[in-house]
Amino acid sequence: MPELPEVETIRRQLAPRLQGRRIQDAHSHESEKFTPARDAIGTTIQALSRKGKYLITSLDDGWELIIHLGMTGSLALAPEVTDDPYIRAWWQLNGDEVLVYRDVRRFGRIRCVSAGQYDTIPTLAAQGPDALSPDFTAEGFYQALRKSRRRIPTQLLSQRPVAGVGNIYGTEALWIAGIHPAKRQISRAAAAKLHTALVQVLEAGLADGGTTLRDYRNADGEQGSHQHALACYGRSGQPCLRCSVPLQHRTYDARTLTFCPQCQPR
DNA sequence: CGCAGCGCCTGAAGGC
DNA sequence: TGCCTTCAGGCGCTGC
Repeated sequence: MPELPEVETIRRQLAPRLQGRRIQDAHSHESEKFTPARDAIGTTIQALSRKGKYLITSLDDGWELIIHLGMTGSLALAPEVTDDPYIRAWWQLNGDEVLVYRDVRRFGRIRCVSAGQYDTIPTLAAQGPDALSPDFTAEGFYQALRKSRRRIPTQLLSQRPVAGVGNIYGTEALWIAGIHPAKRQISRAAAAKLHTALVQVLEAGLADGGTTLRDYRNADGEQGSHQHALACYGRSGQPCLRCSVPLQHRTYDARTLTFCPQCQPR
């Protein structure tokens, strides 16, 4: 499930290979989630950037092709399109290469918008600073968390206090910072700890090329390796790596949260 | 406007 | 072996 490190890994691989390429043709699955892929036909790619988990392809006509990978999405450059039934969109580029978007569960989506006009993409429009940008500060994070009464993990997944965090890296950061997932309000000091932990786990994930639990592959089809470094996510029942007490898991707001009952007191 | 709840999707895994 | 149920979860939408 691509979060910031996975999306950034793909962006870094594709950016230099897409820059200056002309989109000669495009096709998509017959779902309005993906049909906007065709709106980019005839344009030339200027740059590939990222905001949170959204990939933003700047086109030469003042528009942007926005790509979200959802849970199972992937992007890759290939010599030609195959008969893989899970390909949801593809763009024929000059130079005989195809940018292929594959998404088994169709949780991803593609949009074409006038540059910066994100009012039709509410999560993108309302999301906070990217977690790996200088705009993500401890004090700003604390103030953003104070504005809501929802549980901290739910706030993280909303992308509003900070952009790019999903359940895996959020779970890891809460464990590092020693914050119980049921908490709704945390102190300035705890917010600062969580801020540091988030940056730490996201940078570690990025350095490992992302986390591959099942579906995730980078633009070259390779798996990440950060799944071997996870201390909390997916380890319910196993001993905490700090205190040896068995980790527990509970469902909060329809999300499974794993935590250490000793290190993350309520 | 904030937020709770639901729907979207499919493959894997577990129960019987 | 095979059928059925449950689970994974990011995000958009609806309605309170």
